[in-house]
Amino acid sequence: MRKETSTNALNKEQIESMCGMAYTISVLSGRWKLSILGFLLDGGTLRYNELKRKAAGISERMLIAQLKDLEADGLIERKAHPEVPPRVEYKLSKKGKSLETILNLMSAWGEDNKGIRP
Amino acid sequence: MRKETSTNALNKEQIESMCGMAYTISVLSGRWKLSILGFLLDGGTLRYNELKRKAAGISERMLIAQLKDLEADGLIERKAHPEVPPRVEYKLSKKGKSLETILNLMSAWGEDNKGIRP
DNA sequence: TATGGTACTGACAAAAATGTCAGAAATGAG
DNA sequence: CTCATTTCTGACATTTTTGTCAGTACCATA
Repeated sequence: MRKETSTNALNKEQIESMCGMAYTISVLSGRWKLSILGFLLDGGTLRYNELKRKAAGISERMLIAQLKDLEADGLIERKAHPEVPPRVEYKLSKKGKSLETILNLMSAWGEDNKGIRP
Repeated sequence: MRKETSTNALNKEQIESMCGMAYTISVLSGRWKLSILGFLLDGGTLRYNELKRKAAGISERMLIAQLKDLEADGLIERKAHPEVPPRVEYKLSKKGKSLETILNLMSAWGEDNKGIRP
């Protein structure tokens, strides 16, 4: 008798559990996305220029691209004010804010583990 | 009077909070790493071939590479038995297991949010 | 008319991640 | 001797991600 049924069930569970994971990853992957989310988490509403200053080192092209991605995925909200010179503000959406716990845990885990030699 | 001090303090806090994050990201980034961790989380100890079967779609070169990365980062442990044909077993280290909560939360967040239109 | 600030865009190039495929070492089975 | 099995390795190509850099549109201001 093989334990195939239970094993398969386990596999399926693993794979499906990873599917939610896959979405999370797809939404968060990108060199600057977590930083951007972090800035908005602490900073509230920020203009494009403020984000650019905070994310020192990022190229403008990438900053825009990642902001667009985050907006398309519903994690942040963009509001353009019809003024000259332009003013565009970004802030976390409700969905974006719901990542707070995870981001904090990831940050804490990193702090706890980054120094340790394996 | 500018509120520069408090703003700077905030920025510093944000950046440092992201540094732990940066480590976490560096350790988890890689298309298959989270899947591998998931398999080992549920499967306990697995041989190379079992992982290969579970992670259907991954190329052997990548599987090896990511296993090496995970081992180098101390998240998994590799044990090679001196037999022929070879038998190599992988399992989570303590450090690897300590990611369980985060992985579960990420998975759950994905499940909760993947269907929602932004 | 010229200048300056803000939020972008587009073409091109470099770098990083991943895939493909062929093969290697070791040894027991036939 | 030949073959099969298992766990990898290395050369090379392709895909994906990121960087560089020049330029645009708008209008208030000088």
